[in-house]
Amino acid sequence: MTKRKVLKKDFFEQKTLIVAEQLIGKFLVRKGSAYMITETEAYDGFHDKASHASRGMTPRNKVMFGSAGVWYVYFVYGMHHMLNVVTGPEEYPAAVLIRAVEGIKGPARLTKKLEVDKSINEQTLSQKTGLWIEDRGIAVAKRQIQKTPRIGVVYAGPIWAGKNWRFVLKDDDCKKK
DNA sequence: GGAGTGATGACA
DNA sequence: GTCATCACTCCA
Repeated sequence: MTKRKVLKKDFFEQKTLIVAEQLIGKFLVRKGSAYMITETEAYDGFHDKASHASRGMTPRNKVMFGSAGVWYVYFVYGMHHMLNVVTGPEEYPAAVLIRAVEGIKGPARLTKKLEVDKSINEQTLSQKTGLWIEDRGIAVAKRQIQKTPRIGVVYAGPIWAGKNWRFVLKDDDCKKK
């Protein structure tokens, strides 16, 4: 039987890029349903122009400056929620955006399906919250993880847009050729 | 390719 | 108070 281990704060306190990569193949659990995470993006540090934190701390992104293992949910484009997990030490703005899970493509569809909204924002990942991440003992080989530039970050400039900070599980893509 | 949508942050 | 921006999805 596979061991099910709920990821705790210490996991998220690792470097953002590590966390983002490690999250691939883990399970996002919501109300008894589990979905394997297949796509993440890292947002790391003050200087990352693609990160909300690059403009300094604001009421919205202050969660990213907080301690790790906390959900950061925010609203964009007037209709979409985004689901992030705060990583790194306190006072350091970093988060991993969960862009997709098995069977659900697209970050906004994900949150819609899982009924994630701002009530989750600033909540700790735990069973109590009703939304957490589990390690179910699935090992994902490094070569199965594809690194690509992040999405929608052109405005951040070539330096930041060029970072391969997006992690995608290969084979997840059942897209037609 | 373009519209829609509303919270957010910058500026006054 | 106003205005521009936005880490997306849908429809054409």
